[in-house]
Amino acid sequence: MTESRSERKRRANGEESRRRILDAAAEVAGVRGYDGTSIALVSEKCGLPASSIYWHFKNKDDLIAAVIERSFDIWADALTLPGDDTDPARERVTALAGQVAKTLLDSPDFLRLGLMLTLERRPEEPSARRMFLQVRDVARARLAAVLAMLAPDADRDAIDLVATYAIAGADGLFIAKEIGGDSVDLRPLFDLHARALHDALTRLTAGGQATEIS
Amino acid sequence: MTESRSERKRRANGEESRRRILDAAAEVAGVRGYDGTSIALVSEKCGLPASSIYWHFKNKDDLIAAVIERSFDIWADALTLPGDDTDPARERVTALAGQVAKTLLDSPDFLRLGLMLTLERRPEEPSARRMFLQVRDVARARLAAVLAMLAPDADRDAIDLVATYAIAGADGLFIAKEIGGDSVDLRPLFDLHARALHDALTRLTAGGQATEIS
DNA sequence: GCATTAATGTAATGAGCGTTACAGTTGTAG
DNA sequence: CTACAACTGTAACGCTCATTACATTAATGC
Repeated sequence: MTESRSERKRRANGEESRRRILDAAAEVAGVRGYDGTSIALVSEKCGLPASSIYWHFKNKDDLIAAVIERSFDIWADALTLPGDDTDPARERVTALAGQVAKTLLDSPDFLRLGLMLTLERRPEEPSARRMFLQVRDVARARLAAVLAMLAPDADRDAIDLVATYAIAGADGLFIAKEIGGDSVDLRPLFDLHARALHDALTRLTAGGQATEIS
Repeated sequence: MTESRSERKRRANGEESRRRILDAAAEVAGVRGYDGTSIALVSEKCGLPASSIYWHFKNKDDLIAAVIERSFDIWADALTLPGDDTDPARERVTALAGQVAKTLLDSPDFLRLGLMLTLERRPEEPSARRMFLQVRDVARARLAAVLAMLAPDADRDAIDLVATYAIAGADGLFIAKEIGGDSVDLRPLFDLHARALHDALTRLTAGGQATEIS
């Protein structure tokens, strides 16, 4: 167990094959959803036979869960609060919203797949769905922490409410972009959203006057 | 129509069969999506054989499109502006948001299916998807008209922006509810949304400029 | 050299899919 | 009664699906 594993794996192109399979699966699943993603299609797209896919992954469920897992970092990075503490809160919220918007535009496959997994309900829940919801909850907690930092006096319920609303807005705007395509300009919409979040945060700050957060 | 008694409707009753098929299809498709909806499942759920389904509908695509078409009224009714002109605009927007929230809670299958159809992209677009987007656009136009009435001074672009944001928020909150279930209380969230919409409207009406951000 | 392990290639399995063919049944019209 | 149209029932078609069995190649350890 303690011997160097990196040496062993170099025998063939296993590592790169795995990556190619995941790339192909992410592309297909992000466009066609869970059911619409067939092993044959992924196989064709990555140039490797089905047996290779089943060598690297237990089954289709495992494959798509791995796609979700690998893509989490994209989300995670978009949720770091930009600027520093001397900047006004509203600008920082707006910048954060802009980051999220950019992420959605740059790699829409991940969220599209996640939302499809979220909406579908089948008798046996795919582990990919569970994985997405888990990852999404991490993102939510992180966002709540950011909001709590921006409004230190707000109570936890208020923060949670605004965080939920923030994510809901992002989801909805993503869908609007999916539908409208080029006719939808996300920037003013996310500005609107950032403004709404900031206002809500200010308003919901409990009891004592909100410490000047703007 | 009822020239004869109960004997008339004994066997050859296609109208009710059609309704039963549509009910079953709406239920299945609203939960499992387009691909997940098999004719066999719908057949089992409505108690009629597959041949009956194919007698009433051209094919699966036609069936699901019919499901979408039939459910439009639910949406349409939710988008009539409550109250009268003497009521303050903010209350009316809040009431409207409440209506939409109630609709989403009462019959979530329709929107769930619609959003799944929206997100999925396959080589041949299902006519059900086209139908949903068309219906959704009607709803959007109607909402824009309501907003224009509430803010007569705002220009058309601003109204469209707010309408898009309004629908995006509703979509996102619906998804939040789908994920969170009972732990998500939609009421304060939709109040928050209504407030955001109202603020955006007044801001656009008063200033003439959307925002000065960025 | 040989054995072992990682990975690929080939081919098949059985199940479920959408769809159709077609015979059977029932209400209505002539 | 017969004829016919509106359905329903049974059974199959061809196809794709996820998955597996198994032979094969290539790189490593001994």
